[in-house]
Amino acid sequence: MHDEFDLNGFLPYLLNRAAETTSLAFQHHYKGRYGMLRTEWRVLAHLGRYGDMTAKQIGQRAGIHKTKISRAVAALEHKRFLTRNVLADDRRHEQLGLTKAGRSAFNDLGRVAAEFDAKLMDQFMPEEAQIIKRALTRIATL
Amino acid sequence: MHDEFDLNGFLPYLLNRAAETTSLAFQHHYKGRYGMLRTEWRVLAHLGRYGDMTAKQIGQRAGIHKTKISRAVAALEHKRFLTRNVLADDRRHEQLGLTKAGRSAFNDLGRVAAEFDAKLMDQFMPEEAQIIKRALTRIATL
DNA sequence: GGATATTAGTTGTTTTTGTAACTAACAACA
DNA sequence: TGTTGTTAGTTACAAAAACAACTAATATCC
Repeated sequence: MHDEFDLNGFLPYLLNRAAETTSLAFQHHYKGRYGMLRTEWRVLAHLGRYGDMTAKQIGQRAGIHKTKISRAVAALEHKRFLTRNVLADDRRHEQLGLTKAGRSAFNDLGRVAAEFDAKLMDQFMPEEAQIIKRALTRIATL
Repeated sequence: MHDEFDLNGFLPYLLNRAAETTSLAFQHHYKGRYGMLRTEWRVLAHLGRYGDMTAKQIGQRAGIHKTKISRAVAALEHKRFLTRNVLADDRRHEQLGLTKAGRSAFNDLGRVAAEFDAKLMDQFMPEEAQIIKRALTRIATL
């Protein structure tokens, strides 16, 4: 009947809806418990998992604009979750690292996030789960 | 080595990145050619594909908050892409419908969107493609 | 060495979103 | 019929994001 375009089958739309649903469901953990914004949580998670690095590096890895990173870093610093360390060989770079409190927040939220993820993925078969995450990673890095 | 939480495997993060990548790639069509915002494009696509309906109905279908819909409808009306029609039996409801120009924009963008989607999905096997879209639909309606 | 260009990161301004309070129309029911 | 409650949609204000202009440090090249 209809050969018209159907928004409900449009990948960007489906991705946005799924992203929004899951993000909203998860945000209360970092927002409610630590007063963090999404970018702050991401910066924390990067430093926690991948080790100390500069703002630039986080931005490249996560695909976040430098102004967002800059503000997230300032907020995390203010919360005493990270410290900055200007590098001697090039004083434009600053190495960012988690404090004790930052690491503790990362461990806490990381545990909750892992559970949250497991619960979400539980509704799919293992092979499906693999296909889904691989596909998303592929699409994200187009 | 690491049993720590890995952001790069976290579904909400992957979904957000994939959503952002595809949305950015597609937005120049409705933004560049018609000066629309994402919500406007979605409202247009709903009315074009599913027929005339009220703002409330669009919001429920698309999971968009009523204030966003209200603003998108005002913008589309200002662009002469839709008209409002207050219903006689309950004057709180207004039926929204596309104008000639609105339908033409929908046809145009719908064609481009279908091509865009096909190209994106082309990198996956048909069975994979089905799994992916089904999964996204499921996740979005949790 | 000094002018010019790049780079990392910040700050200011404008858009867009989110949230809450509001208006207008209708419903329910004493 | 009139008081109270609910619903569709709008508006006002606050939070966040996008974009552009900026500062400070370093690199390049004459």
